[in-house]
Amino acid sequence: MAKDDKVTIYSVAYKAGVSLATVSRVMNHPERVKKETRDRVLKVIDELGYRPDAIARGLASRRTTTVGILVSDVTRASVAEMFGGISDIAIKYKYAIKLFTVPEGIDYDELLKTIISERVDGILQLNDELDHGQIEKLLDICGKNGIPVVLANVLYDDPEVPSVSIDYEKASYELTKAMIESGKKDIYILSTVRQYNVNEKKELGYKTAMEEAGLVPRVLRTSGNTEVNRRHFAEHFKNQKYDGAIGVRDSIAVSFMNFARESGKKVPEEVAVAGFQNTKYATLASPTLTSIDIPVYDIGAVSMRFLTKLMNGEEISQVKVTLNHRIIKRQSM
Amino acid sequence: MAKDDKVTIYSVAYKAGVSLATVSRVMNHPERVKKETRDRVLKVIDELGYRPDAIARGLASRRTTTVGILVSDVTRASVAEMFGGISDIAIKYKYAIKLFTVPEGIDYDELLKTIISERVDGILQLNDELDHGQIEKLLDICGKNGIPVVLANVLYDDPEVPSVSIDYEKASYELTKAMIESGKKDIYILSTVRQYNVNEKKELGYKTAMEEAGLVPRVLRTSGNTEVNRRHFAEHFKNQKYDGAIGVRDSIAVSFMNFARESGKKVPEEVAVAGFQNTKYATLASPTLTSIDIPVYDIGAVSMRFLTKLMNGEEISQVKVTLNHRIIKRQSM
DNA sequence: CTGAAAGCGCTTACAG
DNA sequence: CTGAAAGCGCTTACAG
Repeated sequence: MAKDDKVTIYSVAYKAGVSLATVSRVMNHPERVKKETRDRVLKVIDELGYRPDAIARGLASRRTTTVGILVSDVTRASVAEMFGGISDIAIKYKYAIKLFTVPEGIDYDELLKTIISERVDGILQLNDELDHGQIEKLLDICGKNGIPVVLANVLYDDPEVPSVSIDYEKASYELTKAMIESGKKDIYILSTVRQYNVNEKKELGYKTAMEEAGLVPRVLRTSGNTEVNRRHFAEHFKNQKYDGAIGVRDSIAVSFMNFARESGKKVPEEVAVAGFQNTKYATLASPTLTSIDIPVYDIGAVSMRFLTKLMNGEEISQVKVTLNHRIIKRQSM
Repeated sequence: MAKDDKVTIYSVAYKAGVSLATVSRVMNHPERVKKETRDRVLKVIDELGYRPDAIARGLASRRTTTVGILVSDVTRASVAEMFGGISDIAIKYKYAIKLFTVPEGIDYDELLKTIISERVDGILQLNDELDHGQIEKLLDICGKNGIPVVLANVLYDDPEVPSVSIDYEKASYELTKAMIESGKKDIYILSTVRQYNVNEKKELGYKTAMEEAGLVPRVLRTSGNTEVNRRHFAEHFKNQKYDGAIGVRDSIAVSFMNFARESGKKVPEEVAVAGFQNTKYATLASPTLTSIDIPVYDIGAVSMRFLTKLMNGEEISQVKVTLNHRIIKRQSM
């Protein structure tokens, strides 16, 4: 099959009777080519099924039309959905996606060098698992190499750094307030031992709401692992009063709810429970779990769109984008 | 900062007092370079923080050391975990990952052309959402371009096509048999309306086990959406006997279990329930859900490893790899 | 509007 | 063991 003998810009140029420069122009700056010529070339491109080699194009043009996605824990449920949003926009703007994970204990500096050498046009950093220093390093090296970065679902205070997220503190404040208004008083926040910025904000919003209502805030930091936190709950609440709990993640909230019910408490009558993220865990729980809906798909889509603008050098009106959250009321509160 | 003025193979060669060919050799065939020279070059590489440009290297060497991951629905929980396995092995073998999603209604032929033009060295196709014709097209175009493909968690009967999966039929057979042995008789399989190969295999294994025991197999095809299937269950089981159900996914099983309990049935005493995949849904359910553990991480890791062998032209001992599943017994059965 | 030529940053036979 | 040169498949000033 001669047709499959690798069709390059040369084959197209030859068959269309033009130079390769013209073929290139037809693809990249069609308006600079006379309509007749353009149509002829286009026809040949179509007949041959020609597609420019992305690698060669990347080398010559110094743009790879590829974005790098940096993420620590790919297995988190929210990451998958964020990918959905990112990918949909990436397709729309014809960007390819390169995935970089940051496993525990990886040589982070090496990883950054790899990313640079992979020549992505822009980077999306997902979630909050890197520490401040790591993010700084990322921003620094990308800055030096002229690679724009958007932080997606990362709380990073520097007002100059593009980020897309929601107001977790406010969300937590509102959720806590709603629980207080439903009549609960001994409300815990169930947070994680490992300190994430997001969870700190959630704790903050919770505390404010509790203090405003003259109640004592109580933070219990536990594991994300169901078996571990179950034991932890059993031990801690053996002789503690409680009539409400907010989990910083749905899975923690559900785990707590199971514990409370098995301890003979009625949910929501005796104990109200609520979570964050509005994942499928919330709808599969019984009773169903009230949760803060984080528009994860949108965070992905908006940050990717944001990044395309930065890569094109477009004007940016707002560097910090905050998307709306919603309380999804269900049976547990 | 002159240091950041883009360090290329030229800068290294110049500073080390060798030709760029030697620098290239130090990186790609160090054994062909005299130790002294090699060390000198290595030192300069280190000082300058040089990393070869992946794009240029890809163009010159005709190998991008990049694999493409093709997946339809990134938001599925199992995909995230498979990414974990893939990514860990990819890092180990120094491959970059390019992610290609196949949204509903995309021009599939165009997508394939894009993938080819992106010049990946190999492709991993995840999960079972493409139809037979689409897989064939993929294999065909990759074959013509000399790009190896491994199917991960896809059931595809052609014995020539590399794939890594588990024996879903056997798993389902065993699970059903175990439920029968626990004394249940009116056991349903809760499958999906949309027909996936995997789910067909699960139905098959279930049927065999039921028929062997002289019981009547009953397939109920429903939606993966919790709200929809709940209504469906309520309607269908209004006047049907049942004392057991196997969901083709944990989420369906949990949804059914909630339904059964709210209908006043005791789980597992009156109704046994089990699922597939052993996701977090299973451990968060109350009672906890018996489930078939699919080693999703391993499927990812093994197929990626498999692919590296194919890309290196290594001998393959086995084209179809079947990993082991396990029944994780919990409270629901 | 079009073409010839240089160049993107590497790798790899080919000589020596 | 090392270097000079061609080439990977494109893009992009520069002329005309």
